[in-house]
Amino acid sequence: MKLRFYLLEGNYRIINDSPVIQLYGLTEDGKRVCVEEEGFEPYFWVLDAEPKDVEGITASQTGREIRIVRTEKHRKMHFGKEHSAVKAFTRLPGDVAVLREEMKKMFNVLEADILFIRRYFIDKKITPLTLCEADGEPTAKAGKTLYFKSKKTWQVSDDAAKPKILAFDIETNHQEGRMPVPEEDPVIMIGFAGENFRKVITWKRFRTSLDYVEFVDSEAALINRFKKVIEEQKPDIISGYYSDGFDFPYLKARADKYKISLDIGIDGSAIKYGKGRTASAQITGITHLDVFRFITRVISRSLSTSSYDLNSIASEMLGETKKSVDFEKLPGIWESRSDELEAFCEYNLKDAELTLKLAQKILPGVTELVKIVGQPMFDVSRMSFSQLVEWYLMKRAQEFNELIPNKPGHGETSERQTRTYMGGFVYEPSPGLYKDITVLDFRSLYPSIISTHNISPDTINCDCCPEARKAPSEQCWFCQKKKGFIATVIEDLVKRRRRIKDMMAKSEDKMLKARQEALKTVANAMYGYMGFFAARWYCLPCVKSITSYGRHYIQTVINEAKQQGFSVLYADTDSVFLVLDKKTREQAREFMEKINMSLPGMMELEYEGFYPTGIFVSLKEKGQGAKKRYALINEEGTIKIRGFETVRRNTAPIAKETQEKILNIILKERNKEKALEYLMQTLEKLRKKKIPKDKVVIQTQLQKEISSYDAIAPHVAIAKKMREMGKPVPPGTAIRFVVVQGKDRVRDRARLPEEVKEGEYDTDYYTNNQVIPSVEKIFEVVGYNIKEIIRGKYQSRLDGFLKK
DNA sequence: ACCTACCGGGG
DNA sequence: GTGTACGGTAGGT
Repeated sequence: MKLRFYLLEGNYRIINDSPVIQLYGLTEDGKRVCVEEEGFEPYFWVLDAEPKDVEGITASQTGREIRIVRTEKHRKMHFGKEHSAVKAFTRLPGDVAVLREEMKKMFNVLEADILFIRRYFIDKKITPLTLCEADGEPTAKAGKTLYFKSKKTWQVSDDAAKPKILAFDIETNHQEGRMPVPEEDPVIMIGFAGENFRKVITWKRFRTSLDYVEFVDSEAALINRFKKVIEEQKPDIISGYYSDGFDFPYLKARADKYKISLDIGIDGSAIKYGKGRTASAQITGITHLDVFRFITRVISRSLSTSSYDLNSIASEMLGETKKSVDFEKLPGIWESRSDELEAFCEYNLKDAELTLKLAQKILPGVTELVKIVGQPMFDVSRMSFSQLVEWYLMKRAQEFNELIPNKPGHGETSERQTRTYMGGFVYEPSPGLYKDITVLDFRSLYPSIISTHNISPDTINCDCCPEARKAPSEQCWFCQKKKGFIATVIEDLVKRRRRIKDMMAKSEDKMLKARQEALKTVANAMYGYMGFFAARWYCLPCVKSITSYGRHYIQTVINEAKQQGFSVLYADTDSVFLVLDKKTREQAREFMEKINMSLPGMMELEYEGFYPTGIFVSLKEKGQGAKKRYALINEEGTIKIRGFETVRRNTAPIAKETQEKILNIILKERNKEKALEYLMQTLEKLRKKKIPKDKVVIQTQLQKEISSYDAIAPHVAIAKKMREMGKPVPPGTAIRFVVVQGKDRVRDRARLPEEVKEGEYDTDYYTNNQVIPSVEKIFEVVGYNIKEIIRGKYQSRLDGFLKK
């Protein structure tokens, strides 16, 4: 019989000494299914070898003999050249790595580091989230999941599943003045939000009229209830905000304390945790989508906020904010079981709801990326740009009969990192205020160069076209007879995107928008990928050629514009800013069209926009190139600012507050004089020691034992002092200090807050190292050089003093 | 100039 | 699990 299902996640297990692929999915009527398929064999490639060379090779691992079970002889392409290659099969997926290590000294071993389940998706041309069909029989197995033994599985259409999302968020208690630590502070409540479901569970009772609050008797009961809710709700996607880094690891630590297993997998398995910075929490058969992970990796660049906390992200992406509560009071409220806990339940639910809305918002984009890249959502939503590109290329390589190159070894990557090359062309603006600015830019500049000039690691310096024209100012050329692998796939991406954009003109389908965004994401990352030190398809001469063509095209536009009587204000890589003066906007458009007539292939100049006013700052930093620093106002009054970043946690509150206030005055009130005045007042208050002590306290976390520090930073010096005073300072302690006056190093001038009196702080340090750095770039954008203004003020005071 | 430690997100 | 990976900044040396 045949079974249709939407594929969500994949896995494999070993049964009777051979691997069985497991495909978790949903039937068309929404039932959970696990399709099991035998017969997919692990294999790898040996380049420039014959079957007889490799057939007898064995290795042993813990006493077991590992061997190549059979071979096939093939002709394969490797960087555009044909080779003979042996496809070597093994019994178990893990055998591949053992044989690879054994053979890599004698042979060029390829494709021996690709996870078995990912290999399956690539080879079978099965895309997660799409509708698939399996031919086989249901197997008698207990439980809520339908098990189905498949003889063959294939994809039947591009239709994507409509997965059910359940968002959750945990709240914990904490000790005064620090973040919660799982060794000591319990989880006190867990909130859920689904499409028609909301709930907050907590384990201390209080009076409330909230209908979604449910009480249990202990933290252990809370964790068990958490598991039960997931079992009842049967989500396809479980979503959290930073749940890879906080909620799941925290829950695990607390569950371990009570010896509770977080076995919420479809097959009854526990959550699997990754380690280190890229820690992730994986649930078998259910997609764990950490909204934060995807947003910071893939969409952060298109957002204007520079901090990615839930409140900032929700306010920019949803126009909503978190409920605000006072966390300082939580320990007391929790201890006393006060009715004020109700506010925390509301806070908890709101966070879960915002997470749900964000998950729903990013879902179309994630779905499209999954369909392009061809790997499961759990993986794709955690991939960096280079990984997205690489998995897409690995999927497409088989169509070209190309072998997937190996990842570079350590020596190779570190050597690659030392190589630099010239980037885009920057035409520096003269600082000032300008009127009537027209911005033209190349539509997908680098992708269209790659396609138009056939730039690809397999077409470079080919033997068949030695007389081909070389890239501008480069010594290499690209084949003119055969289209390259990367040039072809990028052309597909760009053409598909343009087709979708045409369709979008006629319809407002949300999926179309997401699809073209996803295509753009992958296409735009291709250039960076070829220059990325850890890339399989790394190609330095390719990226050098791409940027050299880029500089050539933008310079051509600049020269032409000047000849036509436009004044060129600024240009950077792919865009040109023209000041109209006596020219009209129509003339600018005509100029653009004329340029387009002369451009080859996919190259195209576009009309980006018109801005009535703009402010430009030229910022040459220590001989480096000019940085992108400007602010533009469009006809709707929207301000576009480029080139400054906000302060971090370990800066003093006074610096944070001043920056926030000044950003507000400039962006909302558009009054730079007022902003400057505000800064001056703040600096004056600093000078007169009028800033309260708690606004100059800097807080830094001690990350390890004091003894294991080599360099003694200010907070380490303070930690030592605290220890001498008999206070315990374990790793993780938040060290608070104030910098006082003196000529010594900063660390010698750091004091415990309770040691210093009000006003006993170093004005110069807080002025020059805290407040000014946090605002100077903002002022540069509107044309004020804060350091000089202050020096000028000081100078004039000095002048006045001398005159007397 | 180079090296080392820290932050981010989370309560 | 046929593994797998940050990127930028401040302060010290």
